[in-house]
This record gives sequence, structure tokens and C-alpha cells, in this order.
Amino acid sequence: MTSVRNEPGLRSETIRRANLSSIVRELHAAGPMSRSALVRRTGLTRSAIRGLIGELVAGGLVSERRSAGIGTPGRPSPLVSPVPDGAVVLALDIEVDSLAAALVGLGGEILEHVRIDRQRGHSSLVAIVDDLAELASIVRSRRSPIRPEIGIGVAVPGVVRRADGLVSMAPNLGWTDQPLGSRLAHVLGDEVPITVANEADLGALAEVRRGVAAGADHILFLSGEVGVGGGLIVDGRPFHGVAGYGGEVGHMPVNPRGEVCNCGGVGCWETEVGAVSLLRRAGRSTSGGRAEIDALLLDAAAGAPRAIAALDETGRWLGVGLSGLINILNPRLIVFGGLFQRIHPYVAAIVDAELDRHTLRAPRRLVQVVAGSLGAEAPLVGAAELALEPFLGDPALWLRRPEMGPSRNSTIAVRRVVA
Amino acid sequence: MTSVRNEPGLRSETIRRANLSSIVRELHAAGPMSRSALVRRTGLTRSAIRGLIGELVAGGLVSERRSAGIGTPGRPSPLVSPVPDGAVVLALDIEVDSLAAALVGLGGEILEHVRIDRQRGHSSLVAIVDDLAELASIVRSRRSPIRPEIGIGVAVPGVVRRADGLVSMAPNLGWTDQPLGSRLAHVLGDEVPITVANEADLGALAEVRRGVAAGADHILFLSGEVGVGGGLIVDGRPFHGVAGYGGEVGHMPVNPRGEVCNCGGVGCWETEVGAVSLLRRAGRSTSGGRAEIDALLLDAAAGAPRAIAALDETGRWLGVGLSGLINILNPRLIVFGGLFQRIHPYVAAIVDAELDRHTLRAPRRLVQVVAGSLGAEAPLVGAAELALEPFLGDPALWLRRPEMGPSRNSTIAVRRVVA
DNA sequence: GGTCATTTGATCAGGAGGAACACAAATCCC
DNA sequence: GGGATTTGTGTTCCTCCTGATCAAATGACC
Repeated sequence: MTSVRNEPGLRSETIRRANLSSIVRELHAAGPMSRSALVRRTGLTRSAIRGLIGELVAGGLVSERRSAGIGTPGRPSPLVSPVPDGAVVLALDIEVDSLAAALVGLGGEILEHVRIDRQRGHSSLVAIVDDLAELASIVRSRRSPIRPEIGIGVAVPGVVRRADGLVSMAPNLGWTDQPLGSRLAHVLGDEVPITVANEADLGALAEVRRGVAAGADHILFLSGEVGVGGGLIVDGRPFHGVAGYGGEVGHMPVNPRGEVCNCGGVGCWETEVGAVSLLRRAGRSTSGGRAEIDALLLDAAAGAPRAIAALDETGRWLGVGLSGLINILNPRLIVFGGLFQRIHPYVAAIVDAELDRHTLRAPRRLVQVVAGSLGAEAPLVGAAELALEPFLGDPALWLRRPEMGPSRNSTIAVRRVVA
Repeated sequence: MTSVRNEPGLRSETIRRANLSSIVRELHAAGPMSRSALVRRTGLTRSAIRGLIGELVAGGLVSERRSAGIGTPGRPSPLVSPVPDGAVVLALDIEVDSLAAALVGLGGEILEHVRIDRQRGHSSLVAIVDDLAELASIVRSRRSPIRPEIGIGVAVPGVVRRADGLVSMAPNLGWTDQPLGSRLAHVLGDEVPITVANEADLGALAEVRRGVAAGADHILFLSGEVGVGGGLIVDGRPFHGVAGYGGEVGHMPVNPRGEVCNCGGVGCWETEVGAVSLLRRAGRSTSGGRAEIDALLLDAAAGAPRAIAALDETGRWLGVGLSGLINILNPRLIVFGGLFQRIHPYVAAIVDAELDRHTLRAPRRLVQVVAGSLGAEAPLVGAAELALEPFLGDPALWLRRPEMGPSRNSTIAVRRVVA
């Protein structure tokens, strides 16, 4: 704020960029809509919208077609649609037990999608990078002609430095300080920007753009299997602290007499609410992964007391930790993703009860806990949204400038004559 | 984002507003500087700066004078200074043991200031509002001619709803759901906007604008005496969740076997790090307030084992709780205010050691814990900054528009003749 | 003390961009 | 089929910044 900027000051062009951005964002978020709807939603005049849409159509980012005239009087407004091919991104997702790649277009349409199972446990960086490259080439080859992506987004279950995609810590992969971003750039080509982010951060973005949290401006997304991650949307924008490390709610200390955590600490929240403690409480194998949890939920549904008790206990700790988070963050919505989405029906009541006990009244009244709607694909969807973000923020950068402006006066004479 | 806006779209005028804002913000934050420095810092051209400064000078918000030519070759650039009288706000501060009022001008200059002691303990809303009105009239009367303030900011040790200044909970005042904002508007006049906020939120704002955290973009300010409050600056802007309730870090659960808290919960952080627990650990009266803490610190400085042990224990819990907050928020700086600023020298080492133990490595490396620099006046300074904010964001609203534009062509002929 | 390089202010033309207005087109309703 | 209504089209106007050019004020150097 008080230092020398390298960016120039605001000028006319800035306005055009911002207005183009707001149009593209509307279409990306809400899908096709009439031109007049865009006028209402952006606050711009018909003239301005006309010019901007014209530029977007010329640039191939948007298409107009006659709307099916329905109901209202007045001249029908053409329907403006985002063109999926106008801006395509590659989304990659590294999960504990799978890898995925997808091509996603403007508007959020998933054009291609592949997911393969992965052995749980530790894997080397190169092995995973190679697998991702393979998946990338599969989805790319399915789509031709191949227009290069405008960005690549990657979801990782670990702590990530945004600047360069260094994975500082990913216990479930056995990674410490692994340069995922630069390795991927090496393999996938470095002409396209690659952004790596934590899967919970991306889950939050996904749910706020395309899921239950659509349009909310303050949400906390909770995700994880073994580890517990949090993703935060603040004022409509992803929050990630100074270097991208924010949101590690799993390592909030909640129980000084608790167990030792992966991170070296004691009594971290994830030792109380993670999959391992849930399985242990239910007397099940803690190495069984997703299937074991599914079995536990079946038991609970059938009324097995031990399964129910385990879920209750996990729910209580969920409520305790969430109370702290709500007091700190005052969100509108808490979205359960990953493991928590699956156990949500079994713990919702107890979580709510705990929130009533431990949360300050004022923020408690405003918050709601809901299950996510995107399931296991949330991080992948979020990765796509992340990769699209620079484009959405300034679509003008991807518009080819016309060589010359349209000849403005050519039609005037004609019209005058006609009139 | 996807709803109908009432604001119009961006237009030329928007740019001028934003550029005026960035000039005024620079001057407010960094003080007087040469016109050419403004060119560098805003990225605007000399021409643009000239026009904008001209408008600000005409509006009385800024003044130019010849700079003391020092050192550099080239034509000297005039020094541009914010005019304190150009925008004056009234800042009010309700503390546990005192009340204060100040008039603060553009640039942060404190023009007038009064603080009076207050009986610790519960007070009615009307009593405090009356006292504040009295203080306000004192500072106003000292300054003549009275130009009306452009805003009023109020700091409160409690949970505040931003929209209307309702104090949802302020245990130290004995308040629940007290309409402070509207009562103040009633007494002080409702033509000036009144903004009420939590004292820790304002402390954060104060330290980031005028204190040790100057220019930092992600900070956590920790404050409090009995209760513990947190103020958060995210991306350079105050964070306050959905309704302004954010930042209540004091009620983060850290010890399920801990004590019952004011809020009704158990084992809240403030039951472990607040003044009461510190005094109790040291075997001192918990009702003595500030003086009792001072005596404790004297003891510790003199080497009294029990005082030192009490501070150590508090320091340990500080470290534990801060670890969680750092993992969640990934801030650049943690600023100790209020009680914590005073005990900072005694607990800094132990806090750092606990952070090393409990915080994830990556965010740990980036964070620093420092004592605040504004002491007891931090909330008051922050209240002033808060009240100035609408003005800084759009100074054009306070500029009287000239009746007619300057006659552009009057001097051209002359210059042509001369040339 | 004079000359020159350097930096910055002053002035003005030009271009970009949206707003406002007038008009035309397309639809619904009666 | 006529009128009301809504919305696209085209043009003019206004605002605001940039860029080029010239003038002014200073330090450095001989």
C-alpha cells in the first residue's frame, strides 16, 4: 500500500477489463442468460453491454442466439452463452486413493474426465507426476483439435506453497518439501501457468462456485480422510494467508491430553475427528480406507451401538472444534466434504447440539452446517475453477485484438436512406 | 456475484474515484511526500497526478508547498501534505477501566484527546453513552470553528454486529444485546455515520496503519484484559466475517478439562491466558485490575519464582492457542496488544518455544510475534481509522464539485503568441 | 559563475470507454 | 390489427487518462 507499485494506475482500459470480467464471471457462474439480464446484473447500460458482448463474441468466448421467446412482452433479448471451448483448463487431482484429470471449459462444463485408483500409502513425486502426465495426455487426446489450455490447476492433500507449488508436507503421500509445481511444469510444459493448492481450499472454491454454497461469501469447507483440512472463502474470495498455508484447521490444538499427531504436536483436532480415530472408536481396522468407513456407516444405519457411539464421539469433537472456528471466523456456512460429507447424516444432530453449547450466541445464530454436494470430485472441480481464475479476472488477456476497429460509418447512409 | 446489483457498472468516474482514493491513502498512510513520489507510488502519469492533486487542493484535503530542495538534481517537486482539517473524525473508546474520545484528522494526527477513568464492572448503556457524549462535547469544544466530523468510530470490548452497532455480548460491561450504535446516533446526531467495532479488531487496524505492523497484509492482533479478543487483517483489509462477529479467538476450545468460561463453554482459550488465570496462578487477587498485573510483573522482574512460573504457564497456553491460529490463518505477524503487550517481554521466549513445538513448520517459519507499539490507545486509534475508511475509499464524495469546469482555451492564444 | 544534464511541472491533443438519447424492431395483449 | 412494452442499434457527448512537447528549477562540473 505504501510501497512503489509496478502496475500502472487505473485508466480507461482498466474499466473495460473489469467490465468484461464481470460479464464473463456472470456467465461462468450462472450459465446462459439474456443480454438484458446481463444489463440488470452488471449495472451497465445496454450500449456498454452491446459493445462488450460484441468483443467477447468476436473473441470466441461467448455466443449469442435467439432466445426461445417465452411469456414476456417486448423485443426478445438474445441468449448469451459461454462457449466452453473458449477457455479450457486442465484440472488434476491427487487423492489418497486415486488420481484424476479433467478438461473443464468456461461455464464449468466438464469436457473430459478420467480417474484411476491408486495404492494407498507413500509414493514418490516422480511416480505421481508421471501418472498425472499420462492422465493428462488421455483427456487431451480425447479432445481434438487440441486447443491449448489456458491454465492447469492441481489439488493435493497437503500443505502447499502457492507461489511455486512446493508441497511442504503431505503425510498421506509421505512427502516433505516436494517441488510438485516445478516437476509438473517440466513434464506438462511451462508455457501454461500451473497452480497447485490444497484439496480443502479447492473443495471450498468448488462448493462456492458450483455446489451447495453457491453465492455465499463466507464459508468454511471441511474435508479430509486421514488428515483434516479446511478451506476458507472470505468475502467471496479464497483465503490462504501469507504463503498459501492457511486453512490447516486439522492442527488446531483441542485436547492437551490427546494423542500425538502426524505433525508432531499433541491433541490436534484431526486426531479426534479424523478417519483413524473414528475407526478405532468403532473397533475397526484403521488401515482399511474408504471401504472400512462404508462398512461402519452401514453398521450405524443398522443400529449397531458401537458404530453409533463412535460416530457420536466424533460428532462431539467435530462440534467442539467447529465452535472455535465459528467464533474465530464467523462464517455463513460450514460445508462438510470428503469423509465428513459421508458421515454428515449420522453426526449432524450431535454437531448442532455441540455448537449450541460451545459457540457464542451471535455467530451461532448465523451459521449453518450442511453436507457438500460435489462429493469426491470437489477438489477436481475446485482445481479447474482455480486455473480459470486468472482468465475470469481479466478475460481481455485472452481476446485477440481485431486488426482494425469495425468501420463505423458504413451502414449509416443505408439506414438513412431507408428511413 | 450472481445477483442483481444496484450499483451501476464501472465507468470513467469510477477510475477517478479510485485514483483519488489511492493518492489520499498514500498521504494518509505515509505522510507528506513529493508529487513525484506520488507518481512513482501510484503508477499514474505526471499529468494525471497534477489533475488529481489540483482537485484535492481545491477541495481543501491536501496542500502543496515548495519542498526544501535536498540533494537531487532536477526541478524540485513540491511537497504534498494531507490537511488534517480536511477530514476529521470522532473516535470513541470504551475500555474496561476508562473511556476516551479523540478528534483525529486526515493523516492520522490526533487533534484533541481526552481519557477518563471508569469504575471497573458493570455499567448501564445509557450511563456510558452519556459519558461518551460528554467527552465528545469536550474535544469538540476545544476545537473551533467546529467543522462537522465526517464519521464516528467506536471501540467496544465485546462482540459487535457491524451493521447497526448492536453489542451482542460484553461481559466486562455486563451487556447483552445493547443497541450502542443507535443510542449513540440518538445522542450525537444521526447525520454522521457511526461505526461500532470490537476493540481487538480496531487494535489490529491501528497497528497495521500506524504501528509495528505497518504495511503488513496478514496479521493477527491479540488483545484483552479479562477477555481475550483477536483482530485480523487479511490481505490488508480488516476481516470480520459475516456480521462482524469474527475474531473471537478467546473462545477457541483448547482444554476440555479446563474451567467454565464467561461464555458458558468449557476450556476456552481465555480461561487459560486471560488476566484472571494469570493472577490466580500467581496467587494474587483477581479483582485488582491493571495495578495487580503491574505488581505481578514487578515481582517477576525481581525474580519471584511464583510470578515467573505463572507467566510461564500463561506463556505456554498462549503458545498452544497461537499455534492453532497460525495453522488456520497463516499470518505474517502476530501483534500482542493490551495485557499481552505488557507481559510480552516475560513470555516471548516461551511462546516462541511452544510455537516451535505445535505449529506446522511451513507457516511457523513465516510468522513473527511482536509487541504492539500503540499500547492502550490502540483501540482509539483504530476507531479513528475505521471512521476514516469510507472517506479514504472514496474521497470524491467529500469534494465540492466546482460549478463549471475551468475555461480550457483561455490561455492557449497567449502561449502561442509568446512562442 | 556559466554551462549542461537531469528531473519535474505545465499544457494540450488524442484516444478509450461508458452514458444518454433517439429510434427501430420484436414481442404480448386486447 | 393496433398499442404498450421491452430491448437492440446507432450516434453524440462527457469524463478521464496517456503521451508528447516545452519550460522551469536544480545539481554537477569545469
